[in-house]
Amino acid sequence: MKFSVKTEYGLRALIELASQATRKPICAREIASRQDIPERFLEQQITSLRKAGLVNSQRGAGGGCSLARAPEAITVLEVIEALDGPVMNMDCISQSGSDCRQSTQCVIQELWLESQVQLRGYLGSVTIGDLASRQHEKADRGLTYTI
Amino acid sequence: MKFSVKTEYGLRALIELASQATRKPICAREIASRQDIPERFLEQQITSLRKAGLVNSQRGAGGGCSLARAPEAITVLEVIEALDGPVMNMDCISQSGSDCRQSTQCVIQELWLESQVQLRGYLGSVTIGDLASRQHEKADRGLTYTI
DNA sequence: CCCAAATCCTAGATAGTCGGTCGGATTTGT
DNA sequence: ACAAATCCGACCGACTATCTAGGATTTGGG
Repeated sequence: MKFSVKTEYGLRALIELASQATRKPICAREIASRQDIPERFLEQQITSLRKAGLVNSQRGAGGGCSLARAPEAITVLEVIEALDGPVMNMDCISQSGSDCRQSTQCVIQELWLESQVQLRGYLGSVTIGDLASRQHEKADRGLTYTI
Repeated sequence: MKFSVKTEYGLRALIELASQATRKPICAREIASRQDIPERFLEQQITSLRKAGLVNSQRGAGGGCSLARAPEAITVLEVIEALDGPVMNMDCISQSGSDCRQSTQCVIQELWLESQVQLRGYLGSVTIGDLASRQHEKADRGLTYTI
């Protein structure tokens, strides 16, 4: 019961993109080196994010990727589901045959379902924009303290 | 991002125990056959539940296991953590060395932490008693319809 | 006192997933 | 033409999840 590093890498990459003032695309190599993420691995996650419509990517020299929407319009939930598949998917057991009504399995399915609703509700309410601004606050405060 | 079958089996076993009118212990074999769960596997989960203090077990002939507390006093969260370890544990990355303040990792840690709080909050609010009574309602309704 | 029934403990076996690497094909600006 | 970048798919080692198995230990009943 934990999130994968794929999603962590993906989120960090998107935060990096959101923090970028310029709207020019940044290449995977640069994000990877700045965030200290294995380059070829991050490449794959970026491809997944593109297929999910969260980033645009430009091939060839001078290419790279950029956010497909405003950071405030990309939720953490979308990122997770793009990289890890459905949050808490339950391949429901009671297909066709078994009578669900008197089975304890069904009650537990409902429990999982409600857990999913709770978690997705929260994750869907946080955006990349939120994360980026939180991180900036942190960085600023860190600066103030240390100077 | 999903729960294991260990926890599903554990929950079903506990619901079975809670549904039992008599307070006499039931053996793992019987629970397993009634719930259609691999017997030797369920045995192991019951042992874990005992170590977590959720069930009592009696060895020897005529032995078995029974709930250690009232069904309303056992939360789903406890069961999950007994069988699967901490829900969404994050072995925090920023131990000692790295400066957390300006790292995006820290923002994400906080995101995971808040997700954990949300999920644990819900799971801690549902008890075995709740699940057992929900299941009975289902069974009763099913009966009414089919008769 | 012995036996059968039950839990307990430990060690696998097997299959799948996760994190990561790699070779190379393709696109594209200079 | 060349270098920089994405894209595609295969592969790999390590780990985990599910389940099986052997046997030690406890315990009530005849």
